[in-house]
Amino acid sequence: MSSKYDAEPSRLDEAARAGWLYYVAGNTQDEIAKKLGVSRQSAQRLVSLAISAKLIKVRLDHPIAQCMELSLRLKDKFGLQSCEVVPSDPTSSSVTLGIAQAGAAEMERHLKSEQPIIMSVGTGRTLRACVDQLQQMDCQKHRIISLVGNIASDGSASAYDVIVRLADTIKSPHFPLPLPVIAASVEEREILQSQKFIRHILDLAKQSDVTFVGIGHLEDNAPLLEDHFITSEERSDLIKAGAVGEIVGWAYDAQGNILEGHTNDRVASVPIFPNHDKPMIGIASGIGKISAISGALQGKLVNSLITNEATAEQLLNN
Amino acid sequence: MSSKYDAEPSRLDEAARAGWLYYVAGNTQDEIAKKLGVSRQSAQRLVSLAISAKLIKVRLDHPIAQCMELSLRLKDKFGLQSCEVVPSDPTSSSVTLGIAQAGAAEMERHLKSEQPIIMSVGTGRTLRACVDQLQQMDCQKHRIISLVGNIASDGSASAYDVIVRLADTIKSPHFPLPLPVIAASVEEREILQSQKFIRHILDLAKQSDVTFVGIGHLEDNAPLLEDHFITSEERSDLIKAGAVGEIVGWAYDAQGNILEGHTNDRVASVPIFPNHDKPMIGIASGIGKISAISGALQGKLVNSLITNEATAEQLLNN
DNA sequence: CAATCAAGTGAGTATTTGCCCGTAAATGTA
DNA sequence: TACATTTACGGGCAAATACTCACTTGATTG
Repeated sequence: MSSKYDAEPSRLDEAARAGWLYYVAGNTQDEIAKKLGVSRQSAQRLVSLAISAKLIKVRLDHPIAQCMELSLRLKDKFGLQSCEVVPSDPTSSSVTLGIAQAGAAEMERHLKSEQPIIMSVGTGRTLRACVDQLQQMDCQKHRIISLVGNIASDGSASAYDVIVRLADTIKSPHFPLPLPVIAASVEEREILQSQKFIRHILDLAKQSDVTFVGIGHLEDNAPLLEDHFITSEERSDLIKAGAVGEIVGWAYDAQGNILEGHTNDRVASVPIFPNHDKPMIGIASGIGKISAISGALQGKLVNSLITNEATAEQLLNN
Repeated sequence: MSSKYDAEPSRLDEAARAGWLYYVAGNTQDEIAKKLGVSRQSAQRLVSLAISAKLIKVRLDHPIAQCMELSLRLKDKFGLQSCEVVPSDPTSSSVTLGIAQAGAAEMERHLKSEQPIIMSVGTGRTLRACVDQLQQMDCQKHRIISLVGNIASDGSASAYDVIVRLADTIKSPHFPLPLPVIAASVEEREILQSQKFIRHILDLAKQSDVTFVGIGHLEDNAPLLEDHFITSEERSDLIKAGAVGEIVGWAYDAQGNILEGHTNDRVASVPIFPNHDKPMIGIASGIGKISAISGALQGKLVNSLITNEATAEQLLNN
């Protein structure tokens, strides 16, 4: 009987008890103090000791937990401002909002700003899917800039007319870039870009408060190739020069360095530079894009990423 | 239907996210609000939703000296294989507080086994609370058997559908016992139990590698009575015959001898026998259950016990 | 189509918690 | 013993958190 009382409880024992009363039983520190016969401050110290001694284990039992974990690790590994990982597998009961929904949500977050903002966007299937998920809004005070030309090689407007659709949905003044993605020659690019209203657009783009871009790969079925912005030979040349991906047409290598020469001499898109302080958000997923995404992250061509679980895991394994 | 899979989980997803940021990443609610783009109040609501939806599971990982002491003495006094005593909160009205987490931890310990196992479970509030604390796992190789019928007297499925919920959480093949807890007559029990697939389940149960049962008392508010498995008269008869408790419906006396006759002639649950070599774990606490628990321990109907401090002390004073 | 109702939101407020810091007790040192 | 150093305690206060209440919104229903 007495043995029950003479076992002098160690400090950790008390901490465990305090932690238990706090986290499991839901007591306040005042109540714990009373029960353990110490001051509230001591109770607080015991509780925080229980945490720092890892006596208390918290688990989140939800598919999202895995995504949050991946997101944190990606942020850490690549020094990202922010990173969103969405579940890849829609079989769980979780609402697996895909990349598109996540991207749309992020866009809306910025568009809800009271202050007028300038938002720039690239193009591509992924961004188009995001824009399709946007809800109708009234954003007349904001301005939307396209980073990339909307004229295809045959003169028609681009297949993924991201900016027009976007402006349509949110009712914003918008500035498409009436240029080809890649000019026919260095000189043509010079001439086109020297037009006054184009310069104005390029200038606006530089002031962007937030930028959304897709990330393109350069495999056999590269978006640039499929949309006939570059030829098969040009792609081969880029690959030989070490290119692994492209953002709004600018090809870069595995370290994220934008290549000199090749098609990059003729890209008419707004220039992109590493190390922005404003959010520069890449939206991309898929095993085929791993090296492209990895390059963009390493070169800090984007400082934020929206991707999915499977892709995130691959990126961390690289 | 679709709304259930789209809208509702999205709120839970957000709650999970908020809970993760709060408990795992240590953010303040202000920071969470900023990251999720909601007001601080909403963030607070999400965090508390994560708790009330049982997304957040907290456990204490430390043998508190006093509980260890009690546990040792109980093991010694009743010859138990194992015994876990969790701290009590003297002011809390919840009976399952802490017990549930400890029970869940014990279940997980067995479920993590590499070898395929057969686990049998009883029913009741306590076991249900344990199962609610289990984390999601993938235990397709194990099999889960119910020791007790899940058909209430009115034909509906049991209120504490322990086995279904359990199988749902750990994704195991499971075998509910589609029988009443207590048959209308001896003959009915014979007929029901002679069905081939029932025999198969009973046979599986005998091979259990580990068994978890609650312990019911037979006071005025006996679980068997409240759930209308027995009548008030039947209870009185049992009491007169010396019954102090029941496990999966089998009533026993203060020495843990299973009674002959009375409702026991009609109990359709899997038979339980003393002196198992496999773990037979009783989970129970509460002053009202002292004699029931004490009887079960003395008759060695269970060889392991999970209870709380207050109950443990009472058991030792008996 | 209006009435009703459940669910969610933001503002305001009370409570709880984290932490700084001065003091006191305990421990170590000459 | 005297003194230095460490450790723990508790008061006080700002920050963080929980709760209440009135209001909005959107769905349902008669």
